[in-house]
Amino acid sequence: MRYVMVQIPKTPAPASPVPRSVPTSADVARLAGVSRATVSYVLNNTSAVRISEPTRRRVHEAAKELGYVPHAAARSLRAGHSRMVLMPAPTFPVGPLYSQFISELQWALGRLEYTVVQFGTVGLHGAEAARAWAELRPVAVLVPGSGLGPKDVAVLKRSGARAVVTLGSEAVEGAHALLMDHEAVGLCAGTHLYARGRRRIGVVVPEEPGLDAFSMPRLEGVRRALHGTDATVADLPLAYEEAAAARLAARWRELGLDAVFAYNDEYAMLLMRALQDEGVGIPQETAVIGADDLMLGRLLRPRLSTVHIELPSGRDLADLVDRAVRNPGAAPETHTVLGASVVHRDSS
Amino acid sequence: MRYVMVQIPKTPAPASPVPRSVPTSADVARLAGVSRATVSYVLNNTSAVRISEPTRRRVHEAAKELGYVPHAAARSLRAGHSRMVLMPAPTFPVGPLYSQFISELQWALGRLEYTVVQFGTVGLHGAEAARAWAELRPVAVLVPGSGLGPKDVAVLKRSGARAVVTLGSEAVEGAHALLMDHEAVGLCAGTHLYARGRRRIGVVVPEEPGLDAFSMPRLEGVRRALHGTDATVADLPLAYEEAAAARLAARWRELGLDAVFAYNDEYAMLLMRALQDEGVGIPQETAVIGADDLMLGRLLRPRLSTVHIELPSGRDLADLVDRAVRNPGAAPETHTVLGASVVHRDSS
DNA sequence: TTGAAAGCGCTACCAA
DNA sequence: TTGGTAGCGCTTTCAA
Repeated sequence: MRYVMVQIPKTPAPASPVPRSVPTSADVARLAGVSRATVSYVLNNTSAVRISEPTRRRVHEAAKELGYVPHAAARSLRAGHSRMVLMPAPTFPVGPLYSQFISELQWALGRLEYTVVQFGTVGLHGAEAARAWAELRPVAVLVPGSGLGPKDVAVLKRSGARAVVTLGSEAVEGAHALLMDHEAVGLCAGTHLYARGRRRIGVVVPEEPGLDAFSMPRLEGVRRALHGTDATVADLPLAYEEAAAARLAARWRELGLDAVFAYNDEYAMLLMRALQDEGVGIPQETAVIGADDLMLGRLLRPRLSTVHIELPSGRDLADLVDRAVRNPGAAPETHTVLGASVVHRDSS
Repeated sequence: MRYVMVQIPKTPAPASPVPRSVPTSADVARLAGVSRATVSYVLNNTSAVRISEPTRRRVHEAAKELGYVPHAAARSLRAGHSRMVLMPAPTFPVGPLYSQFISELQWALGRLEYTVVQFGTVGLHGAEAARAWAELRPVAVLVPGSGLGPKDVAVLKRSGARAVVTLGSEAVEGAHALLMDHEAVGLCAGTHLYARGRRRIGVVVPEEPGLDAFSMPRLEGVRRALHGTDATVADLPLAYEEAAAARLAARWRELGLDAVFAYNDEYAMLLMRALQDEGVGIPQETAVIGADDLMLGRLLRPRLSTVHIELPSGRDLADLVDRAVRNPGAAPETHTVLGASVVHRDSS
């Protein structure tokens, strides 16, 4: 059954009141009996100019009476710059880790008087997206994931962005980079499993689109951890669905794996449950480890081992942005900002 | 141990190239040897005007060579309106349900040529926030949750917003409303538990801030479901932490409850695990039901009963916005858009 | 202490 | 088919 919107009987149509046009500073000036300049001085508390108290009052009252709100576009057009920091809005469900990171970042940038805007970039890719962002003339652009080329960075900079920061696996020419070394996550997991005596290691790779930027490096990290050893690595594509997990579990024994690193705790739980239903002993028969250290994993039985990931603090990133904005001539900085460490529990 | 940003040795400073100023349409005109008007005609494909093919080419080439990108603020200032739909960025971790809803909405609005912008509203509340949004002169504003008063709606409208839509528990005067009737969720859960013979029912209420807008109505719904029956309702504040759940479970028997509705599946899992560790039989001794129908719940043992929630489709909401924008004089619509139905599994 | 006016980048009207 | 130009709302210099 599809659920559809059902209109509820409404109160008698208020026949929308006179759609007055939007008040401008000129309207305020007129009402207060002063010039637009004075209005601007008063409302912006311009310190270089002294306005008499009675005038101030009249202006404030007029503004309030009209419900005057300044026009940000006009202001930044005049000023020649804005304090908008633009990020693309995430296009896929994002975990609590990242959510909190964004919140913290917004807060920290807010304290520095920046305004964070997440721009809904839907079908746009690469150049198209960069152009759309550039039209807004943000003072800085923050781009998680890959998908931004040096060319795109150039477009953004040419259109006035004083800082472009990427958060991803690799640096992009011309942009500051926060290297989230997801390989390190895989490396941790692989090393841990090897140390626990496991030699045939599976790596779950989500089939959901948009996650490649994270899953591929994690897989690669496991490969690197085991390179040159007697252990083998098998990648296991898996959709985030019960049935898919059941199918994978059904052929588990023929895969002959003795351990699996599951991209993150959610996929780990999905697979672990399917394996348990199949009678596979965990950790005896197969060790399982996830990533992201979600609450979830602590609640499973056996408790899920995981790779704890430490994202950069929102404050640090905000400071980087601010520094870059203040000194746009400086060479791009590259930081490694992802701390990965194994939290060993009972599943491995 | 705190993880800190570590700077990596960078390639020799490229001594940032000449920071040319941002090219404008005048620059393009100059380079192409035409007027600014012609540039505008060409780049916007103005149909009311025919421009010769050679001229078009020259303009396009000039634009490309300069890396010209139009200035959105200037354009919308001139046009007197924009197609920006503004939403406040969520300030707390948001589940997959809501994430997907946002994505779908962005996509649907994108198809209608709107641009969705999530505005990082950090410490701002009510009037302040409304003012900050109004400065951007969005054509429509979408506000999840409560916290917007009729006064704020008026501010937004006076500053040109042709549609204000709230997604919350109750309608706000002057704004279109999508009533997400969270009481219905509690109602479902309460009715279900009662029908299963439970009479002393606990309701988990998250202690995390920001969730009240959802949790209170859900609690109220349970109350309503059981009003006039012989059943009792107890609210159980709970922080999303293992220890808090353990404490609650430790005094479970003295609470004497035979069922619990846990706000959502995550809190349900947290509590259920703690109860199981405490030796409380589920569902025999205590029935548990969650909400949101997350994948998670299907993986628990016993499988978690839940209240499935159907959010409005992004398309429907996008259509509502579009309708409202095209006809701002119309009376605000009020829709009920939250379908709630019990998914009965093994925990209740 | 206040006002007049220029100009940010763009589009659209009117003339050529 | 193209160009000149006014003006969107705002801030800021210069004069009064």
